[in-house]
Amino acid sequence: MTTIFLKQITTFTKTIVKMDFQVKFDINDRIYLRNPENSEVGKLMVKKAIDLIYELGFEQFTFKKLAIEIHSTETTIYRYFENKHRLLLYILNWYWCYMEFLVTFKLENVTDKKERLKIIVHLLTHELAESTSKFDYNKAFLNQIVIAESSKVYLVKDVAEINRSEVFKPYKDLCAKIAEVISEYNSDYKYPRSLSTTLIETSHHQQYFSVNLPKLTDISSNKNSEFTSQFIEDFLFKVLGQSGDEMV
Amino acid sequence: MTTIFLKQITTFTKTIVKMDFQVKFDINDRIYLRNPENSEVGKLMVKKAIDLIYELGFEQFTFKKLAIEIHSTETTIYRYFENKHRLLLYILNWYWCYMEFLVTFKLENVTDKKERLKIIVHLLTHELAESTSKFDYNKAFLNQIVIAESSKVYLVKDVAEINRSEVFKPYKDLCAKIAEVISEYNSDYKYPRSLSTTLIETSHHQQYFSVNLPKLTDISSNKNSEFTSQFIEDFLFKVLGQSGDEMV
DNA sequence: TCATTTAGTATAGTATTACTATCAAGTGTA
DNA sequence: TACACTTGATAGTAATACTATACTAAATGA
Repeated sequence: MTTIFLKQITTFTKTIVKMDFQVKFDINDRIYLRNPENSEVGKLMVKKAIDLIYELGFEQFTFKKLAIEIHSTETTIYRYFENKHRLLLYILNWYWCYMEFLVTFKLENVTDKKERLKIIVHLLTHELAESTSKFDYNKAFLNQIVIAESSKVYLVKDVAEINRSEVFKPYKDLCAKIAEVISEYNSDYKYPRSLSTTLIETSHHQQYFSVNLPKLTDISSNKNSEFTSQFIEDFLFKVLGQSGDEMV
Repeated sequence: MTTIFLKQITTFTKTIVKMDFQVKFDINDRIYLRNPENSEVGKLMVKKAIDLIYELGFEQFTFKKLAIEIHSTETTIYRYFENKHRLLLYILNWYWCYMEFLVTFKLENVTDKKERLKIIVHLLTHELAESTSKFDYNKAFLNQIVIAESSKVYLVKDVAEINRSEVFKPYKDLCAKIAEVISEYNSDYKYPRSLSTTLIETSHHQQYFSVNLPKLTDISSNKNSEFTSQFIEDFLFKVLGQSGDEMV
């Protein structure tokens, strides 16, 4: 069980929503050897892993460096996670679950189908709200990890074997959730899932490119998340039609 | 200088074109320490690297394994490439240059603006034609490497430093070339470069997902390159408008 | 033609990575 | 009190990602 502390002020869609409560969700127990949520070292391990992967990049990140950071040993970390790939997968599972929760939460009571899609685009292209809890993960870092490292969990030779343990389920669920909102908007559209993953993946690499390889984008200013958001929204409504439930 | 041997029969767009000639292009000399094209070991090194990276995946690929494969030593390989990341970059530079050449070549004398875009989508979503030359790279393997490993050359912490040596120029050029054809088709479209990279990247991961994580797509049959091609084409012409030079 | 540079090979060695094994100490609980 | 369970300390291994040195053969060039 993972606890999310939500304490944020959202000024999105002209309403101000203040949240301050807890949510819990499960993470597939085949990702870890021992649940990091059940101990202090475990929780510290994941939190500091996010800081270190952000700082060093996944390739330079090692269990040795993490052990030093949390004043523990490699042995202890290996008791929780088989290897660093699994730890990254754990972090991303947390993110995918959290994102699916946020989508569900933010769409609550929003009936306008276009608005529902806009909310999703906004969530995918803007940073997660920082929580005030000291025990929570650094959302700005988590966001950068999702953008720069997430493809490394599935672009591996043994993806088939890894996939068998259902560790990509939260990504698939998020994809299905967004696909559902797409189909609600335009039930004739033939590729809701592919469009869903395209939205997710494109929001990652357009953000990455606009910062690191701007010539691969059309960014002009330095407001890259606004840029990505506009690009994605523009193509989404051109693909699905400007007004809901009818083909163009 | 790199030599391409083209020997292929294309049945695309109802015409049969038979090609059998050579093309050469330069690869940025800051990628390598010594030009692999200038020696037999060098050429064998790159060719076998493609085979090995395909077979093992980039993470499991090492210079030691490559040395054994080409009956040479690690030392020799290190004289050509600083590290395996640079070797992958060399292979991808070759691919990006080749793809830009293919785009230019296949668009020659095609005036219909929609047809021009369709040709690009076809090139991005279908396997490269295999050449008959024994000395040439294995195109099927190269294709899989581009799909599964290409993002690993830019999703690294030191991307800024790597970018300074202009090693991503062929990717940027390919992006600019496609962006040009997009703008020709619809001069009002605001994001030609972002759409261009989205086409390239999306064609990679939709192909990857349709084979390895099909739930993230809408694939039904097993003809995944046809599927990706249809999805991308549908997407592209909805974004740019069904008929050229007018906004929908 | 002889001297010099260049390319490839052989061998050796280092620091780090990615683990595994063993055992002792502390803590919680039945 | 005894046992399970977790963590830590220490040690060790095979592989990785290199670097250094020195020798040989071939090409170049004055």
